[in-house]
Amino acid sequence: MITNSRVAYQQHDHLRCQNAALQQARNLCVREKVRLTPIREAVLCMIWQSHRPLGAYKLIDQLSEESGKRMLPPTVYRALDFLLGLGLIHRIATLNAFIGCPFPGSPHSDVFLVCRLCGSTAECSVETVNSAIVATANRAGFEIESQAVEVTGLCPLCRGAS
Amino acid sequence: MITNSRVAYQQHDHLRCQNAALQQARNLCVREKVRLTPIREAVLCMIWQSHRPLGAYKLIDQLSEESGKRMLPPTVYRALDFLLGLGLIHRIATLNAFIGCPFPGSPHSDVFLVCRLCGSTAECSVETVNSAIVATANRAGFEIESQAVEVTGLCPLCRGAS
DNA sequence: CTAGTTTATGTTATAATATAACATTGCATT
DNA sequence: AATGCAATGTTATATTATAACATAAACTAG
Repeated sequence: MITNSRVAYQQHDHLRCQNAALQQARNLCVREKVRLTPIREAVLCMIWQSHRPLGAYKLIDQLSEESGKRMLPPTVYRALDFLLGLGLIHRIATLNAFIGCPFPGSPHSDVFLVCRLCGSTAECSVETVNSAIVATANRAGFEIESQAVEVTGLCPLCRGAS
Repeated sequence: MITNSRVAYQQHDHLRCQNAALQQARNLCVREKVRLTPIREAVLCMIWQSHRPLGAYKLIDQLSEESGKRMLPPTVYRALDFLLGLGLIHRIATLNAFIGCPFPGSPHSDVFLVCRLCGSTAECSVETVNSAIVATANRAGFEIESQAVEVTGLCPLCRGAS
């Protein structure tokens, strides 16, 4: 299993998460020969401001505030589509929100553990879950193209607090 | 494994699905001492018109047409909330749409196999998937409250056709 | 059976999320 | 500089969902 659950649910030096993500993104864009433009980089950075999924309109508001000029939905959604396409971020369907991928570039399909209280979300690439899903699909004759596994509940911290 | 994938992805007498669902709903409502009002029943029936998840606004339009009077969003969303609460329908987050539950009343958390082409969606209650997710959550110290496992791809029929 | 209570529905308005369509700009190579 | 393509700007609107308050229907106790 690959996961960032230790980091996501503990106190940590988040600047390192942000910087690592940004550096990985730059490398990936070079490798893929695509452009990490200022807008795209700003969107990625803002999404990485925490381990909580961020809604598109919160993103728009924060970017507008930070840059001093009004960002409009299409601009931001285009950047999001770009980042999604490269696997640098994921969309959390149950929240209509976006979160940075801690291990981009490697093909993986994931379990997201979304805390209902604090919002912090860990990503886990788990072989047992994936193989069980693949087996299920196979038995139904179903060909998998993509999947969303989103678990909502309480993270270790919020669980302790309540 | 419990699943309706054989039925959902084959030709079948769908009236039987619809009638069975309706009868189960009536029984459940009696047992739970809640009211399956005309609106709620109409919404459930319409959702069961096929094995394809139905969006709230399609539902509104169809109900309006069928009943001859304009149904408004709150009316329909309230019926949907009621049915969701009883587990008679599920919400497919990746589609913002609703589908009937083929085995309501029994506690289960499911894998949905959503065909990208025809929309037909099967529900599978799979012990291996669930236990793998539970184990993953446990390792992260995460307490599960609910989960959404939505797999998108090609159903057996659409796979054959393409 | 009726007054009071709860549950359900009606109604108006608006919030929140996302995309279509077309214009303009900027960069990359000739 | 001329061209072509990728990215962004701009306007408008589609789609999904909920808040807030008014009315009506159904149940419950006396």
